Amino acid sequence: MRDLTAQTSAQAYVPGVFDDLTAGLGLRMSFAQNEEIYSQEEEAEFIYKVISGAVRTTRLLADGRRQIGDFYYPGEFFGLEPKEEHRFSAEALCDTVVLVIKRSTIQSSGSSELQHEIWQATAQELTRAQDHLLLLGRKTACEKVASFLCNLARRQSAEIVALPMGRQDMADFLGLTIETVSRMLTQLQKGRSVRFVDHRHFRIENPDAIACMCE
Amino acid sequence: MRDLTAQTSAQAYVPGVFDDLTAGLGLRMSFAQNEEIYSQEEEAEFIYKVISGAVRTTRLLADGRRQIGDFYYPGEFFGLEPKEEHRFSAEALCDTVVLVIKRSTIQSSGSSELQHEIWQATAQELTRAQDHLLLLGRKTACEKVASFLCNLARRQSAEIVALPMGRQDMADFLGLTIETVSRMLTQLQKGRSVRFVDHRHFRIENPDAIACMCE
DNA sequence: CGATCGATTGATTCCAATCAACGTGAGTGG
DNA sequence: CCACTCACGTTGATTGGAATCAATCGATCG
Repeated sequence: MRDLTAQTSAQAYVPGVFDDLTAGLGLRMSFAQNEEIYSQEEEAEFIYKVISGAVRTTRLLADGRRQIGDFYYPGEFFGLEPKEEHRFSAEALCDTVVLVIKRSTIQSSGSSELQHEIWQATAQELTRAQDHLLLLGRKTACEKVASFLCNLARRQSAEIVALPMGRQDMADFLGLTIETVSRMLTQLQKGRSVRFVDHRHFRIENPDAIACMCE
Repeated sequence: MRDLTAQTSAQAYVPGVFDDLTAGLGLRMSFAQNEEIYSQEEEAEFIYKVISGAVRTTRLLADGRRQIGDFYYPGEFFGLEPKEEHRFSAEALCDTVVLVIKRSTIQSSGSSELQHEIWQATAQELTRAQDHLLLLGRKTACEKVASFLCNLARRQSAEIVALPMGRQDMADFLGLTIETVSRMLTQLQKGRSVRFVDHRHFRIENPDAIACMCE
């Protein structure tokens, strides 16, 4: 990870961006697309919050197989793990600004509200991981892709949903190959469940059909 | 879940069983093999700790496909989820005694140590879920089974390792079928990596071979 | 002794991976 | 402006690993 001491200017509190308890704490850091925020097996000294952009956490096997743990969007915490070391690395999906908070700061801040917020975020993370387990272990390729689109749509609650990641990232999140992801996307389109306006934007045409594939 | 008020006698503190902060808190409850401790979608009002026996958390899809989230052994917490409702149900793997603690008790106990212990347990749980994601998403059937045996062995650190669950439970944890689990077990035995003394007990013959399959 | 349940083994099928070709759009430079 | 490259995505043909279907084995129990 980059040297934190190198940046000192970005601590300013931006009013209105967040209503929360992290205001004024930690450092803001910018990362270019695909830049590493922290690495697998690095000591988990900080916790992180997305300010703008998006983040993926990834884990590699020795032979290059890759699993994406989750994607994080503005306002969400990541890097929440018990002391020790990180099991996943984190990378910027696109140009991204992140708030970096030292763990010891949280302890010493004495804010039990903040501690509670972080516990909530950890438990929330666990819930998402559990949904992900079911998806990876027991869903078919088509159900995986449908569930993924459905989740994105739910989080964004917009008519046209943006896909912030490429096909390889989707594949590595879903435990599939890019080819299979691509095939399932065209299959869902032929079934009139979704429609892509371009490679990175879609709308859900038939919410019932999608919902039924997500269970 | 069963009525908590039905049991009042089992609160006694057993010295020496745990060195921890939960002593004297909550109720002890017994569950028979396969009995449900809480159900999917039940409100998450309590947290739980295994005293003796073992527990599995499971989630079902509408058509009966099942995913096991994790197995829990004595001393471990489970049912740690952000308020809302449980995403998985919990069942006793065998005859089991569980300590049940009301969430509100923890808040009001004011013990920040206990709160910290629970946060630790939640984060620990998350770490395990993340390992599980990699296993489900990117490992082969053989690697899955090997990793599973390896983890069990690591947790028990005994020469002869006990499998507290049947093949169906292993399969539903690993995202496989019982037949495939069985085939991989014989394959590992033929490769002299492990040896089964009976269906529920094995020893690791070649730790290097196993470790290399677990990454 | 049959009955039953869990585990193993065998034969076959099928879904997703792999290997390969092609399409498309953005950026580059002549 | 066009030709070229390059990254990314889609589509097609074939393979392969795990699922499915089916039979058998072994242990426990009435």
